[in-house]
Amino acid sequence: MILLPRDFYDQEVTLVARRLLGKRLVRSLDGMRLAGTIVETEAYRGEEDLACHAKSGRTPRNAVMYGPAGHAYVYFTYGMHWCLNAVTGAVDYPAAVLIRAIHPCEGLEDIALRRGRFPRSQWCNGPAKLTQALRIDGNLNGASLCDQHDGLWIEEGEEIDNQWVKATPRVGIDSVPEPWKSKPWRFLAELPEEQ
DNA sequence: CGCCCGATGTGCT
DNA sequence: GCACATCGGGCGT
Repeated sequence: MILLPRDFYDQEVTLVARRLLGKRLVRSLDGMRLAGTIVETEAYRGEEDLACHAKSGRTPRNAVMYGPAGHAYVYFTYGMHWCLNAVTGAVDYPAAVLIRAIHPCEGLEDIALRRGRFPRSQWCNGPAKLTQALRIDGNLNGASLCDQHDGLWIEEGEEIDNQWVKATPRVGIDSVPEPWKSKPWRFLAELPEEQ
């Protein structure tokens, strides 16, 4: 098991988003591991990116994005959903990668307590679905992803070749103006076994 | 299948 | 007030 070092996150956010594909997101609690392989991400980059939560400057909500790389930015939305991001880049430059989907592979019995009523393919195929599956909420906002202290981290995984990776515009930002609306900053791993 | 819409709380205008 | 980096149920095709 190799934890991703802080250096990994201290790079341009779209590069981090691409390189997170294939890595293993791990949640540890109650002596149990819940984990899955990251297969979909999105990059949000700076105050100039009008789809980014930092578009209007620093606020209490988005403050973690302005902090050091390798921490979790966890936010609440639509009155009921939590979403997980990994902060990237330099201090005072707000950027983060939204983790949009994983393939769950550890702790399936516990994940099924919350997701078992749906088909397995739908357990973690959305940003709020995977946080529900892995029991991630606002208590983890600001957690360090580079050690095991906070019960949430990311480990090395399989390298995913470019032939399996697609880049598309980000989703759920229809009201955002161009050019931000069309930036190809969503990265998907379309692995052979799922076709 | 696809589209539509209600749920539900918070942050910011 | 209102918009929101969403989800899941319902209904029509």
